[in-house]
Amino acid sequence: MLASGDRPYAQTIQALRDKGLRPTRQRIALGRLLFDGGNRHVTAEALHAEASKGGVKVSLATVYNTLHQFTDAGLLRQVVVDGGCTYFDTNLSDHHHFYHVDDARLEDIPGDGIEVQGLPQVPEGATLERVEVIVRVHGDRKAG
Amino acid sequence: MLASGDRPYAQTIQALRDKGLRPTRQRIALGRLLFDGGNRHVTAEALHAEASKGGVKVSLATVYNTLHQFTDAGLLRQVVVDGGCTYFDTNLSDHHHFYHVDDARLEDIPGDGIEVQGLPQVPEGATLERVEVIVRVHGDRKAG
DNA sequence: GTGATTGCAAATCTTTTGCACTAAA
DNA sequence: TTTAGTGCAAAAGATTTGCAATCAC
Repeated sequence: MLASGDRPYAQTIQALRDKGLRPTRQRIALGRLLFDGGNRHVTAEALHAEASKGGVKVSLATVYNTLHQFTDAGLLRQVVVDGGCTYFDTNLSDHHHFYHVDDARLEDIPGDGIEVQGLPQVPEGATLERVEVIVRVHGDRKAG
Repeated sequence: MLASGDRPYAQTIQALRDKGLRPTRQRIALGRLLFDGGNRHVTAEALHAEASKGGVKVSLATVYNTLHQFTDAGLLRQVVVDGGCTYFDTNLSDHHHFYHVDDARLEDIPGDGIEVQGLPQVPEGATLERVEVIVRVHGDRKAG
């Protein structure tokens, strides 16, 4: 984990350094938004809005850059469920997702009980990278 | 199926009419490209290129419109595997996909042997729409 | 200081849209 | 004719890039 409540910056800064990322004001702030608290699924747009709302001055371009740097550094995972916008997931463990079509929201499928049976061999010459299961659902949790 | 080799237009035209789509030159041509022959996965860009190469004059905007109309009519299915471009699949049966990351190519997983075990209940108030399994692979079939 | 990082605005890419023109019924 | 469909070019939305200004070391 990057940081927890009581040691505000120290852990975040260390985690960034460990990944070879210079701990700038922007990276620290975004890192804390992303990694303090539970697992999150964010878009660049949403994280930028959240940062702005929280008084963090950071440009959208930097949010994009930072999300990709974090992804390259192995701090985030990219999830594709919806053409037209990219989601970043702070949960790096092997897991799958519900995708709420109506509100374009991504949710971790709890537990790792999912198992895909009957997978054929990957095509010749190809190497398995990852199996993604996306359970598309509609209608909100607060019913509608 | 929309059309097969020997009755060039008749079946395509009929299929379009059945779906309430006026059988225009463009729709017929795109329909034949899509549905004559086996299952296909196309992007708007790629289908437009293919049409142009084949001497069919059709604008990219019309290709987009047509793909969506075909999808709404239940002749195509949309598949999301890659932000930044939309794939349309002519295979309407219940099936899943290999996604070749390196060449951004989609491939049907043959057979319907895949089964997802251990799916949790969908969140309260939500309704299951579809379970998508995407097997991401890299390295081409012709190895490399 | 020096090089990495940021911000801005412009560029890019995919997709959609408005509207005059064309074609199907 | 009458209405749906098409093409073009412009608009829109997400993301990226170039470059001067700024910050971490």
